[in-house]
Amino acid sequence: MPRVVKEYDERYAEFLDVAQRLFYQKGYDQTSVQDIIQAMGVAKGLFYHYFRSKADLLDALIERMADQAVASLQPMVNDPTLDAQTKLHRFFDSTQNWKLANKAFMLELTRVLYRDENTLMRTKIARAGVERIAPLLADILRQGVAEGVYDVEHPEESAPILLELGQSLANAMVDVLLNPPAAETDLEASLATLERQVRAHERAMERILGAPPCSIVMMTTEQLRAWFT
Amino acid sequence: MPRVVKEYDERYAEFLDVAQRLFYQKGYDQTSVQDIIQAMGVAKGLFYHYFRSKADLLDALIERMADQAVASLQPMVNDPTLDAQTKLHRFFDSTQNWKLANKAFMLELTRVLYRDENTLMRTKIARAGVERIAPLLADILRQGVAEGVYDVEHPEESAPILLELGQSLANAMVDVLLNPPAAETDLEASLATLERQVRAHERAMERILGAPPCSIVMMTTEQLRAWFT
DNA sequence: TACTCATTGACTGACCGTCGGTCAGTAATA
DNA sequence: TATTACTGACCGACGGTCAGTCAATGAGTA
Repeated sequence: MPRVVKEYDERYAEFLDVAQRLFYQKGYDQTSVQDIIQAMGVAKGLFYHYFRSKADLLDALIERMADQAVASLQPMVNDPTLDAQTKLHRFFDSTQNWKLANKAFMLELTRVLYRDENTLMRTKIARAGVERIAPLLADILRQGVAEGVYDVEHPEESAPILLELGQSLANAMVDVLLNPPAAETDLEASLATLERQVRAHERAMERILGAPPCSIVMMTTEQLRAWFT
Repeated sequence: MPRVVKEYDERYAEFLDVAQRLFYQKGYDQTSVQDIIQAMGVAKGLFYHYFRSKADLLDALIERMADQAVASLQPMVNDPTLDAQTKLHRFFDSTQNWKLANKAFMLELTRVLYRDENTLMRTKIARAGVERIAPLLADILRQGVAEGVYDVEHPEESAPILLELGQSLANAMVDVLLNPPAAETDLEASLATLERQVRAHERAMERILGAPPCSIVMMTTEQLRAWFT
């Protein structure tokens, strides 16, 4: 194998890029170190020159993903011209619409991530998401309390609760999405159940925030049905 | 190796018993099929005569654990002499006290289960717990609505939300429990944060239930501090 | 300025132990 | 005799190790 020398940072990023692509395609467990170095055209030892273990690479990758997520939300949260309710609404709506716009990719990714063997990667992503995004959400909550539209005693501690509520709803969606009922009538029944779950989550969130009923829309009926067409 | 023939059910239960003991001691990934058959004094092939894979054994084991958990809660939930508030209080208090009574074992088990390599097992246990126990909790919620002490629009869909809220609090506890601050002052700070998290979860739960503030106690200050002495 | 030469660190690839899983065959039971 | 609980040698793949290669860098010297 020809020897190609690169700078540390460039090589490091290359490992993360290739690993991310392969992990998204095949999952963490199903991607061997052999697969990664083969895709890069380098030798095994080089991998362990940059990472102490395969798990170490996963941690580094998720750290980078979390950084990117925070960076994409930060401007909106800091925008002084928006009120808290608008920010919270965008919080849900923009990510929801982005996912729907990339529906095919998201479905494929979900199918991979929700396999048993990828539980570690899925859990790490979820946890990093909550940990890093909670402070941003807490800012929105505090703003809402100051504006008098929310009533939350512990914004800092309530933010992660709300985010986990959101992930709980996402999990319920994925359950149906990955095991779609065969018959038409069964699908309608599942959609009705899902709709009730969405509403239950919305009511829960409103009450935690001290916001009036039906003031929060995490997902519209149209957005929900759009996933199943 | 001497050949010992047993009946199917007996051997099957023996596999589950030995696997549970080893998984609790060393974790799922760190327990090899070799470890299990060695502890039983049987050959490799026998394992695959009873289970299609190692993952299959884990599923069977967790199924059995969930059955036992439901069976231990069922009588209390069905007791017609108890009101809903009493049932919900026992729901938390009895499990909390049982865990504290078996503190040493629970700490050891937690240290194992919360290792990265055991994420699959931990997640499966949590998920099976929510799925199987949610119907029981939903019964309590419906009873509470009938008694006029709770105000929940969707009891069936709210039950899993409350259970996940409980697990979210448990995770926060474990975070501190497994990474105890070195200095005395740091520990006090962590305990204060933890206390706020407990209160935030209690307030969230009360509001979801439509119950008055401070009517729910998931964990007393004494119970919380008891974990750190 | 041109030439050494030691040091650094990116890089190679053969090798290792362990793992989950297979399968052809054996012995006990009904 | 048919069934089935059971054995154990064997397999390929995996994560990880390590002794050694080689290109670039820069300080010391003529």
